[in-house]
Amino acid sequence: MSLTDTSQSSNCAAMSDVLNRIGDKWSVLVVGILGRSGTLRFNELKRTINGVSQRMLTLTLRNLERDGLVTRTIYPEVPPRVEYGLTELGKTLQVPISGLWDWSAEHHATIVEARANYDARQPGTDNAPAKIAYARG
Amino acid sequence: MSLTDTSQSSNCAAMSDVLNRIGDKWSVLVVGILGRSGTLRFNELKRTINGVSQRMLTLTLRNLERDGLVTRTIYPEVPPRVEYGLTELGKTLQVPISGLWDWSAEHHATIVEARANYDARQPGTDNAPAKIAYARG
DNA sequence: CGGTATCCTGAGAGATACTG
DNA sequence: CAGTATCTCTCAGGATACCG
Repeated sequence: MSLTDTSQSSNCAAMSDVLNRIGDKWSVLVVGILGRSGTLRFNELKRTINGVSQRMLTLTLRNLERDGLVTRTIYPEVPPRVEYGLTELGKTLQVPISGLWDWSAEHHATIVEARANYDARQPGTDNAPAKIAYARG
Repeated sequence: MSLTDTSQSSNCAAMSDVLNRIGDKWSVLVVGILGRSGTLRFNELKRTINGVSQRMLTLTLRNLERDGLVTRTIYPEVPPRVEYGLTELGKTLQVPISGLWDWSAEHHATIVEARANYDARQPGTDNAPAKIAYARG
C-alpha cells in the first residue's frame, strides 16, 4: 500500500488516471445518476444534472464511454435517439464512489465548520485562502 | 441515495465540495502519504511526492489545513521547522480514498484496454478523444 | 528551511451557431 | 434530438526570484 514504493508505483499512475475521471465533477454525477436510473437519453441526463452545458455533457460521456464505464446505444430513428447506461465496470465503480459520497455527507458539515474557523483566524483575508500571513502556532 | 431528490440535494453540494479536494491529485497523494508516514516536514513531503512544485504543495497543504484534514505545526527554531500530519478527520478520509485506490489498482488495466479499443475504432484520430465522427453502432 | 510574490502559458469550460 | 465546430475567457499550475 506504499505510495512511493517503486514496486507499487503503477498504482500511483492508476490513481492519477482514475482521479482524472473522478475529479471531473460531471463524470461522478453521470455515473451516479445512470447507476440508479439504469439508462437515460442525452437530454434526460442533461435535464437531470441541470447545470451542465451540452458540450461538457458530450465530452464527459465520450470520456466515460472511452474508458469503458458507460455504454452508448444509438437507435437509427428519426428523430435520433441515443441511450446511455453503465457497463459492468461502471457499476463496480459505483461502490467506491458511494463510499466517498457517504463520507462527504457525513463530514461535510465538519469541513465547512473547519473552513469557517480557519478563515476567521486569518487577519487580512475575508474568506479566500489566498494570503496567509504567518499567524499560527 | 437519490442524486436529484431535493431532500438530498445537500449531498450533491457536499460531493462537489469534497470532490474539489479529492479531484486535486496532490491532495490525495498528501493525505495518502501522511496517512502512512504519520508526520512529515515540508521538504520531506516535497521529495516524497517528487513532481509537485513548491507552490502547488504549499497551496495543497493550505487547503487541506483549511478543511481540517491536516495539521500544521510550526517549531519556532532556526532554521525553521514545520511538520504536517493528518487530523482525525483526515484519517477517516483515508478509508474511502483507500477504496478508490484499490478500485484503481484493480481495474486500471481494464480501463487502459477499453481506451485503446475505443481509440482503435476511431477512424480520423490517432489516440486523442477529440473528434468523434459518428462511427458506432 | 519553508515559504510568498509575480509572471506566463495552455487546458478547461461556457456561450453560441450550425448539422444529420 | 443529439450532437459538432468555433470563439472566448478564466484560472489552474509551472518557473522563477526573493524573504523571514
